[in-house]
Amino acid sequence: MEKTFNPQAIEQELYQSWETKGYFKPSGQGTPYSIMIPPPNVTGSLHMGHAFQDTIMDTLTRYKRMQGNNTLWQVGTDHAGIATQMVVERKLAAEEGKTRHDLGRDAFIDRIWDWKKESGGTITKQLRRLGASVDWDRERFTMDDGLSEAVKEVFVRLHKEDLIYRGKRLVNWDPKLHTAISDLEVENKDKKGFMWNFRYPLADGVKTKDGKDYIVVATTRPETMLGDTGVAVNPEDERYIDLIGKDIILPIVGRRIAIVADEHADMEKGTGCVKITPAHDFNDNEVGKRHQLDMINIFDKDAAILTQGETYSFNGKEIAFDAPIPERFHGLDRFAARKLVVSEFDDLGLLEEIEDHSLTVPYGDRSGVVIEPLLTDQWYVRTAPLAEPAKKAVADGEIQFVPKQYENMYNAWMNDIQDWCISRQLWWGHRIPAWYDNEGNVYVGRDEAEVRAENNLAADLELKQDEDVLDTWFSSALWTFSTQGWPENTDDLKTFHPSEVLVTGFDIIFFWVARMIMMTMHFIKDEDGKPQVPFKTVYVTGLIRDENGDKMSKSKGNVLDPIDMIDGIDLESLVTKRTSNLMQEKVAKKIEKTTRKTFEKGIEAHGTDALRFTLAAMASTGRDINWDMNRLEGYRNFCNKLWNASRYVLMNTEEHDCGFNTDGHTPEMSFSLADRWILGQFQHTVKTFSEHVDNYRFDLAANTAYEFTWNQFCDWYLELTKPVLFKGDEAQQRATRHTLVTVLEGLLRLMHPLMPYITETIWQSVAPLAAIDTTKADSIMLQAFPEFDASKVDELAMADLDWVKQFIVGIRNIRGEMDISPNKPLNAFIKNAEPEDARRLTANQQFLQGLAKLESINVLTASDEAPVSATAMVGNMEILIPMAGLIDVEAELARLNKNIEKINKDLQRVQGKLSNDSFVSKAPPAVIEKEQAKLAEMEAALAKLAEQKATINAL
RNA sequence: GGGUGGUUAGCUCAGUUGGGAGAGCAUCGCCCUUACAAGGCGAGGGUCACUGGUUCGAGCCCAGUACCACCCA
Repeated sequence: MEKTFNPQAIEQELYQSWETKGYFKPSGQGTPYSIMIPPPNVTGSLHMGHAFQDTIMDTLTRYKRMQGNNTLWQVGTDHAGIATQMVVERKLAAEEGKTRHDLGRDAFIDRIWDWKKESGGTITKQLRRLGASVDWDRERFTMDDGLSEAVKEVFVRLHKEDLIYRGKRLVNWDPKLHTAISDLEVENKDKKGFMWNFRYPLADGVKTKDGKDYIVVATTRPETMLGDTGVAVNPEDERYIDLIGKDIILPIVGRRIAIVADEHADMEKGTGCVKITPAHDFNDNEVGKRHQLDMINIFDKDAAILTQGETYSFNGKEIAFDAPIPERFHGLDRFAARKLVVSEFDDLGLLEEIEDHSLTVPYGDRSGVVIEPLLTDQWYVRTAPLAEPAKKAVADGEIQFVPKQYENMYNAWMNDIQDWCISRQLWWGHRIPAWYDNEGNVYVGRDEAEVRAENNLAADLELKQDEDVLDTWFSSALWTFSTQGWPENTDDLKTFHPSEVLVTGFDIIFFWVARMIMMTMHFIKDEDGKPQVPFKTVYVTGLIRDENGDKMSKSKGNVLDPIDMIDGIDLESLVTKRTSNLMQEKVAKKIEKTTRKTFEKGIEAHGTDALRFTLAAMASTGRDINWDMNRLEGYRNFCNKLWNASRYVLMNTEEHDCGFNTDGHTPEMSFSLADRWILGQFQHTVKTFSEHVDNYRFDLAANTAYEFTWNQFCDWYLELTKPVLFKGDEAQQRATRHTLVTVLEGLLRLMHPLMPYITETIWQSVAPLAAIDTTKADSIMLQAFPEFDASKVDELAMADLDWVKQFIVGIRNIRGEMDISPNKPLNAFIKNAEPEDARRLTANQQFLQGLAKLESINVLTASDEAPVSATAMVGNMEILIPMAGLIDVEAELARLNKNIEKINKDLQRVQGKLSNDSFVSKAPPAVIEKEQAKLAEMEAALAKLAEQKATINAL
């Protein structure tokens, strides 16, 4: 073995061997256990969040596989409609100067498939680097034939059940991408802006109570006034009560509009009068419906002003009335139109005031432009009926959120769920299975032939398929069952559905988790007709942020690539990577500067296992996880520690008799205290570790493994084997070798789910020593996960070794604080040894002398005169190290005083407690006894320390 | 405006039904000891955000305040 752990040398080869041998496939035996991967974008690349979640999924999968389950981790990708289309459009523009319209729909889609072929491998390669034990033969893609079939089937069935409908409604329109987006894809940002107060002249000579011939409306969007069809006042507002039902002449366009009474108008806010633009504001749209106000659309698809308003009645039916827009506005962008409207109001003397105002502005999360509410024809899923069973499943505990608090988030959203706009004006995605005749009638079916047959349409009737595609999340919502072959009732579906746990970030609980629950429960039923949940547990991870707690994003230039954590990257490459494809030169400069500062020497290679262990160790219940390179480094060191500990074990066991090759006779073995102790300690570790994994506390599981490996196995046990291996007899050596191999082999299996590569590599050398038959299963990943065995816990050995540790630490303490070299052998005297101490002393001479580097240990009888010494205590027993020539008086006095002070502080607190009557009368007896015992112990210790101090003082 | 989460050592974070404040990293001292200097041994470091309450006893339970983050309108 190399002296230092070198992950690069082992990882990829190992993965390939696992994969080609088919070890990731379900075994076909045992209780099924399945996890469906949240499909990443097919043309995307892995970020830290993926690495985090994939680590957890792989850990669970490997853990369950080793426990004998029939384990499937289903892998696949989604087509990421808008994101992918945008990438290809940009590429097309950059390389050929063309738009998708230049190519046409079919040719453009071919280009996307080309791009998918070219870049689609990135993410799967990265998954492999992480060690993901997914069954690649079952890889699925949301746009492949089977899943497209499922999408179509779901659409048609939902439509038949009246759960999908088409309607002209106000949607979030992205004027840059020219598509509707769902409200979840809208990012609301707080902005500073203005509130414009306009005078709207009253018609027919009507005057307000205070004698004005106008009322004042306030707006943050002046340009929409071109489409106003009403003004609302509160029905209880005394100021305007007489004006209800009267009209206003809308300036600039000269249209006559009505004043209506509506609760929406807030008397406290502004003037209490609100202009109503039902075609361009969600609230106004509601008001418009209540008062049957017409709607006038004034924007085209680019959110520029039309030449003529498009007019609709309140219920979305087209109606013909004239809604002219002055020519000077034609084709103006909404923001230019805003300026012009304001200046015209000013010129007309109708601009009353401009106030500063902070407002929330909706932005498209993909395009970054301001979203425009626009009247368009879209397809919707009627969510209310679907939400009921989905809510119930969570309320009844059929689906559990971990951590539990996310249930609130889910419930809050589900209780106020809106219909889901599923159509997108894109080319990349599942084309909506709906056809139109020239009369505008719409027919939904699996294909055109079915549509004709079902509706008795003449063969020569012209039909055109809907141009739009479905929201990517629509297909993702079917993921758990569409990947298993639905709508066929396949064996896979029966075996692996419902899946066990969904591992995902809280940011997509609404986008995906809730919708998946709704869709799955609607379509997948048990044999007795009971709806099946898609998964029993939703494990919600935190979001990985950068070292300053900022969200990682390309535009901030603080993104970390998990592969760079594994392989390392030099500073120049990192800077290039972070600053390429940025819109602004200025931003690039800034990113370069901070990158150079944060990663002065680039990033070192740490290996997959260290990365995985770090991610697991950070997986606590919090919502944010700040990435910390120092921790990654710490866990790389941990890998190295494990590596070297194994090296020590192998050096001392290979080519030796380890007591395993029994062939009939039992070789003589006499196990040391340390052997018995570490075996018990390991059992505890197995128990705790498994409990933590079962409870999805990967941070605690990782800590447990770390603590045992480093602080018990390496720091104590390996050191304790040295005296035996160097000086013990054959039976003792054999027993210790046996224990070394046993514990290491078990430890490797324990940690394999977290750190697959290093454990497999070492295990390959250790397994033969432990006489494990590897002919059937030549990989650690197919071995059994360690199980807790109470019979291997020797409580006396645990207590005895604890005593040994205290003894050794006592001596080390004196050395440390007195600056005595660890190499200098010391003579120790023992005072006040009780029979139990005496037994332990005799039994463990070798350990004590070896690890505390003692030349001699002499037990003093009561009559013996003790030399002037530095003292350490184990219970009531005192360990004395003679000071002569080693320790100066002042130093030992200082040390004693420090100890006395420390104990005194504790003592006072305990005394206070015990002298408090209400404590003694009300606290449980066990607690009181504990306190009393503590008090006695401290008093005894203090007495001895005082005695020591007196002795030294007397010099 | 409504809601959720957070505030514990210099940094990143654990802290189970309320009963002696923990880890890793960083810092300081000693050591190249025959697995490991990516190491060993030892040490220092905390008003558990603040105020009040419940309790014999509060980092933990309750109420309020401040600040930070996120979600929703």
